[in-house]
Amino acid sequence: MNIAFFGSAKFAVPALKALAGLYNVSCVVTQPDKQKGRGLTLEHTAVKDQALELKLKTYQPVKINHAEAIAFFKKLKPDLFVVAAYGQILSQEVLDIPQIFSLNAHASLLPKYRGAAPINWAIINGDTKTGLSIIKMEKAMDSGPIILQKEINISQADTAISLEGKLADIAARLLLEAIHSIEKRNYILKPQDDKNITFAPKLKKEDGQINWEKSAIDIFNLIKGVLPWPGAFTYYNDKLLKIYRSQLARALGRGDAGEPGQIIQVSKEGIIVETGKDNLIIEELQIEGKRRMPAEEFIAGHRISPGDRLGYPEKKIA
RNA sequence: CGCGGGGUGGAGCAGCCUGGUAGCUCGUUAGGCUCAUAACCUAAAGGUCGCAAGUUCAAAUCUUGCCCCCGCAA
Repeated sequence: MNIAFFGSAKFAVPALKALAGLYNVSCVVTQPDKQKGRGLTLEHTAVKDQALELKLKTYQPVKINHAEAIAFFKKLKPDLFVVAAYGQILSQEVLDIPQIFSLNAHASLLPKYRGAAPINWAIINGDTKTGLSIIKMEKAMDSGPIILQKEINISQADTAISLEGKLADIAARLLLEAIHSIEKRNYILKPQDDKNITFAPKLKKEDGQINWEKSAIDIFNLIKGVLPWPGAFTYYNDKLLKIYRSQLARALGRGDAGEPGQIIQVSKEGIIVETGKDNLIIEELQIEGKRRMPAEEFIAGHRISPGDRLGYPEKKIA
């Protein structure tokens, strides 16, 4: 079985590793290296790192659907394309190249959460279960018939990072299972139920901004759901304040608690903030220019006290 | 050369502009208070102020070079 693997993000790494052990992965397709980070140094994707380690051939087209890339793939004469968190949408022409078809591992219970960020949105929305789907790819994004699907529970302690890790491992297992069944021509293509389609669009920076008018539980879920990027953020003294970990508090001192976004108590457990409904304890945070730290340490060095506000910066963009 | 913040006892910070015996909150240790405590009170220990060179009577503080950490942007 001659497989071309398409992936970029960390989510795809376990799958690549698993496939490379059993099949002939003739090419690993991943996003081009980009200037990233401080000083704009050139960095490549998690999948490329893994591919290099496995000594697999890599290919990094800027535009996957261009003639040049298509010619490249045709020469490979692949049996199967396997796509996971790749980052570009494959045209029908590309999808038709492999002898059999193209497979995709998607981190949701399709047709729910089609799109780029299914894991994040499942947590942001406070879902208690999600899953992984292996589908035969069709032109419309994440729309193809389902070959395998596995459901898992989301615990209250799960963040987008921990959940991604779990689902990435499941993706690797289910892909092997799916390919195995394809080899034996023993699989069923189950069309998605069009009535239940929802979407999980790629996160934007602003999706991480905390609206303190919302309920504590919503903010709690947001904080877990937008990791590792963009991260939940607010502003304190005109400085960007990222919140990495929080906990729900039972409502305290309801009467005079204050406005949403106002700090109502500072203690060892953390910074307790009023929200639209109930209170939230900030346990781990990071202020602009500083490293990430527990709230207790932050409190030790900053004069933060009840009544201070979190929210929007005073300064306006000119 | 993308923009910016920072490296000060174990942790987080102030002091630097306007050089002159190193401070705050917390932690640690000992003692006290208390039925009791992670609470409170008292005391103590603990610092080559990132590294190097320079200016100066004198440098955490001014100048130059280097190392390291972080935010934004992507």
